Amino acid sequence: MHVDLELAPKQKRAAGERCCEPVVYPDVQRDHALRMAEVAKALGDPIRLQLVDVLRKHAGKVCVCELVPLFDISQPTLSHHLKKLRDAGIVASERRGLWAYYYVIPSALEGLSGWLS
Amino acid sequence: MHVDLELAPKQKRAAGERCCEPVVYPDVQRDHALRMAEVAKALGDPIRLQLVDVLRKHAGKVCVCELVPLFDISQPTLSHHLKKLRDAGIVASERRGLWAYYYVIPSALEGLSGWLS
DNA sequence: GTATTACATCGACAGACATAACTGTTATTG
DNA sequence: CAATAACAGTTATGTCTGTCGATGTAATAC
Repeated sequence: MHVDLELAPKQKRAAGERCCEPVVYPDVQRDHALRMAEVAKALGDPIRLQLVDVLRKHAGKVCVCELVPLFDISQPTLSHHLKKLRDAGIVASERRGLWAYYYVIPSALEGLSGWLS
Repeated sequence: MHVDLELAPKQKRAAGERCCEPVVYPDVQRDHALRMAEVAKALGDPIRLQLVDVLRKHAGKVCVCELVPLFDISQPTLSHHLKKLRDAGIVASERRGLWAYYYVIPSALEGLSGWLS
């Protein structure tokens, strides 16, 4: 897993010469990185991050109508952010009559969380 | 810190009526969320996430010339990604002659990491 | 000095993104 | 049934992003 890179090439290289030994990057990491970047990208907006924060704190299902007044954005915009979070597999929703209830999928954050710590 | 939201309004509301009690969102969380979203956004690209991964695994300073062959992108594009990571405060760099050495600022990831776990 | 290497910046472009207004769908109320 | 509320989807728009090629800057090698 550890990629062995030299700390410093000491001299300028000639025209076609390589800087250093070819480094093999583990492919297993690449798929993992794609997934983690997808999650991080979805969290890379203050409103979406706060949405996830609220949903996580409740550990239950929260009605969209209760999320709207928390933020200074229109309802369609909130719906857009929720869709982003759904597409990233971070949250899921459930319909009950007129209302939609959202909740966090706990395992969705495990990968990124583990890598960060 | 815990925001008390009702689980379900049982009936349709009248025209101007509120869905539920006004919910106060803690402002301290808002600043925190802004910063964490900034970090998450910077990690929200597979190449940048892998860059941080490589730099973290080395726990030392890595020459840019050794990063370039790891990815299938041009040198200016890599430079662009490194700048994004610098702007987000995740990495820093140091010049030594012709070469630039990058390293992760460990504390930069602590906030997001702590929130996620 | 001149040539060349390492890296950053600039300019340009296609694609993605955040937002809002409008519209559509579904379900509840009367 | 008709009216209306909750929410999602569509469309439009301006901004941001990722990418590359060309250029700029600084330091090394000759």
